[in-house]
Order: sequence, then C-alpha cells, then structure tokens
Amino acid sequence: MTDKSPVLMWFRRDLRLGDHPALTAACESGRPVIPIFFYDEVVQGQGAAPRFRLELGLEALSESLARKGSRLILRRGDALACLRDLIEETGAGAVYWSRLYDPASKDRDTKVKAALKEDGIDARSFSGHLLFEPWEVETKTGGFYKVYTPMWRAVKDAEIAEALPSPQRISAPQSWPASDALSDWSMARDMQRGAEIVRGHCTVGESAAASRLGSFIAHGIADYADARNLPATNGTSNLSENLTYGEISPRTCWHAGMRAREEGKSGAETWLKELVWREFAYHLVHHTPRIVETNWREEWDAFPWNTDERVKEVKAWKQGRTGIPFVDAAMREMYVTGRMHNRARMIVASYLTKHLLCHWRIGLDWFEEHLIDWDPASNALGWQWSAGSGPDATPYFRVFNPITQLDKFDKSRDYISSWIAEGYSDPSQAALDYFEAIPKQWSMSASDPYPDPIVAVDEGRRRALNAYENRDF
DNA sequence: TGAAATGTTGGGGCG
DNA sequence: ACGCCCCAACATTTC
Repeated sequence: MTDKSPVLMWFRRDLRLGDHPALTAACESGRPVIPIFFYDEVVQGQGAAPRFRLELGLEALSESLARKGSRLILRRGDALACLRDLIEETGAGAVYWSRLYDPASKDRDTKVKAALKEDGIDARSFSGHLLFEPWEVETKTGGFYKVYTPMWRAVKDAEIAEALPSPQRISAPQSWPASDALSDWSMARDMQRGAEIVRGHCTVGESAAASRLGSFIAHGIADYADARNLPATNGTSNLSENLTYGEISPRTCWHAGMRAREEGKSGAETWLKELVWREFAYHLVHHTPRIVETNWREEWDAFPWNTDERVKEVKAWKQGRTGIPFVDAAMREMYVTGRMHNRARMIVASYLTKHLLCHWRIGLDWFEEHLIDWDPASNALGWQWSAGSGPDATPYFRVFNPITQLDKFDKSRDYISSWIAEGYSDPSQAALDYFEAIPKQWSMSASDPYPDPIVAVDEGRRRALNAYENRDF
C-alpha cells in the first residue's frame, strides 16, 4: 500500500512553481502537497526592505498556487515547532525544501532535518537555488575556488540539465490546515515612510520575472557588456530582485543566456559570467560562512577602519549627502527603488571603506536593510571585494575616483541629475521622491544647497593609501 | 570591473 | 636636411 500522507512543501527563497525540483518531486510523489511558509527567526532577522519585498513575493506565490487549486499556508514561529504542529494536524509524512547556503539558514535547516528524521519524517532537501552545489565544484587539488576566473573556466562548459516545467497539478489535501493572514504579519512595517515609493519600483512574481528575462534576452543582452556599466541606461537584466527570492531559477537564466550566446549576441557571455559570480559568492559563503561577518583575510582585522556608526561620515554616506554626486545619487537610488546599479555599488563601497575609512560591515548592514534584492552571499562578497579584505578582492590601493568614474560611466550626467534634486531647477520626480521616502529626522529638503564634499576626493585617496602604507600587516 | 605618476614614442613646428 | 623642443598619445609602473 502506497503512502498517501501529505507532503509539506516548505518554501523559503524559491517562490516559484517552474523549475522547482523540490516541488516537482512533491507533486510526482502522488501524495497531497501542502505548500507552507514560516515567518521564523531567520526571516525576522533580515532587513526591512528584504522583508517588505518578501511579503510581495509571498502574495504572488499565494496567487499562483491558488490558480492551481492549491494554497500557501502561513505560520509564524520557530520553523521546527511549526513543522511539528503541521505534521500533527495534517498527518504529513514528508517535508521537502530547496537548500539554502547562508549560515543562518543552514544552521536552522540542519537542525530541522535531524529532528524530523528523528521523528520518523521523510525530510528532504533539493537543489534549486544554484546552478552548482558548492561541494560539486572543486579545484584540481580538491578545494573550493577562491579566485573567480579559474572557477569560471571550470564551469563554463558544464552540462546543466534543462529547466523543469511547472507541475501540471498540485494535489490538494482533503482539508487545509489553518493559515495566518499575510497582512497580519506586517512584514513591511519597518519600511516606514518609503514603502509605497519602493513598491512602485518592484517587479514581483514568477511571471513578471519571466517576462523580464524575455525582454532582456530580446533587447538588452546583445549590448550588455558595455551597457551594464552605464547606470543611467537600462543596460542590465534587473533580475537580481527575482533571483534572490527564487521567482526565477538560475538554471532558466543560464539556458536563456546560452541560447543568446549561440545566436551570436555578444554580451551574452558577460551576463553568464555574472550568474557565475553569484555561484562563486554562494560557494564561498558555504565553505567559509564567516565571510558574512568578519574579514575573510584575517590580516585585515588589524586595519583601523572606523566602526562607530554615529560619526558624521557614516551619517552623510547613509543619507546621500557626502557632497560627492555619484555617491549621493547611488545612495538615493537605493532608498527610492530598493536597488542600486552595480557600478554605483562599487563606487559607494569604495568611498565608504577607502575615502571615509569606515568598516565594510557598516555598508553591508545598510545594504541589507535597504535592498529589495538583498542576497546574503552577493552582499558579503561584494563588500569584502570592495574593501580588499575578501577573496579575489580588488587590491586596497585600487581606489575608485568618483569624479573620474562620472566621466567614464555617466558622461551625460544623466544618472546624477536623475537622483539629486539640490541645485537643479527642474529635478526629476525620482529625485524628489527621495525626500518623501527618508525619515523626517534627517531634515533634508530638495531646496537645500548641495553639500560640499565631506571628504575631498584627492585628500581621501591620500589618506586611504597612507593608512594602507602604515598597516602593521 | 582603478588612478596617478612616470616613461616612451613620434609627429610637427621651428631655426 | 637636420637637430631640437614641445607635447599629445600611448605604455608601464606604482600605489
């Protein structure tokens, strides 16, 4: 007699039905499937913008499950306790999920799996968040890659299985367990004033993600290699927001990129490389989890970065009033849209850690609080890369000059003028939205004069190089 | 997916 | 015709 007890499908950062190995396995088991999501301490510990965006993603997932005659059951509390409750209420005999790799999720999932197995439950984790499992890609000496380029060479010609179709049907249980109401969770509460503005810049859900990929492949990918560096143009795929919540799978992106490359679209390979940077970040987080907390190169522990968040330099950086237009424009773009162009991320990170001599953790935390596309691995690698403390990092003496960068990547000044209001007679709506989104206590107004640089570009560079010169490591 | 300082080359103006 | 200088353009080195 075959087991007809329900399978609990535990969703986390895989808010899709297509190319979803765990969901496919649950559906193919021939048993009823109960999709679930928990607002647990791992989610609780994340930033305001990520939780705000997660709520939107859950709404969309709920709707697409409903179209299949299924539901998303929501519970709040410790994941294991919630699972045990649901198992008791529904008689479920199995729990499936897609693996995550950040330390907080991994600690939780390891404990959950052990406890459930102890209970006699079939607890199973599947791939889905990455192209390659971190333990499957090895250097010739059997370690993990600590440098990007060799990793790219090792994986670029790998066979990657085709994406799985969405399940035809998701069998419902005879009766549904109780669910919280998503709105009762108030996941967006900490967004305060900015929520509605950021909402207008989000592209949410699996089908929106698929059209985004489609239009990028059709119109954007050919010029990606150069256009991706120009923050005033729509030259990137913009898919980070969807990838981080799993509204699209990296595998779907990979195959779309490969097809574009075969069609001779020259930017395709550059884009595929970016997908592998995401893998690289996750593999590093898996193998060296402390990368999200402390200097990956421990000798950097001796570097005299400022760690006090209250100093005026940090305040100016966070509030987008350093007096450096490229930096301020970027910080404001993040506040208004929940995202920031990659070129701009490198510039603000260089300015914070080098010109302002502030610890990269301050920047990492601020990004985690404000990015709707926040990704635990990419954020950690990005900051440590910029600061010089990370694997395959930019050397410390590579200091971005935010003025020179303007001439190279925002020659028309369209980017800075679209995000800065002060000093412009006819500021853009987006630039004005910033003043609606920020806390009133910041006391900023579009009619203020644009500030003088808090640290001049040449002086900051000299000071940073001097600190590096005098390092005792 | 750096910037700035320093070094090298070569064309053109000029006496 | 030739040497000299200037300087832009490019290359290399250094931080």
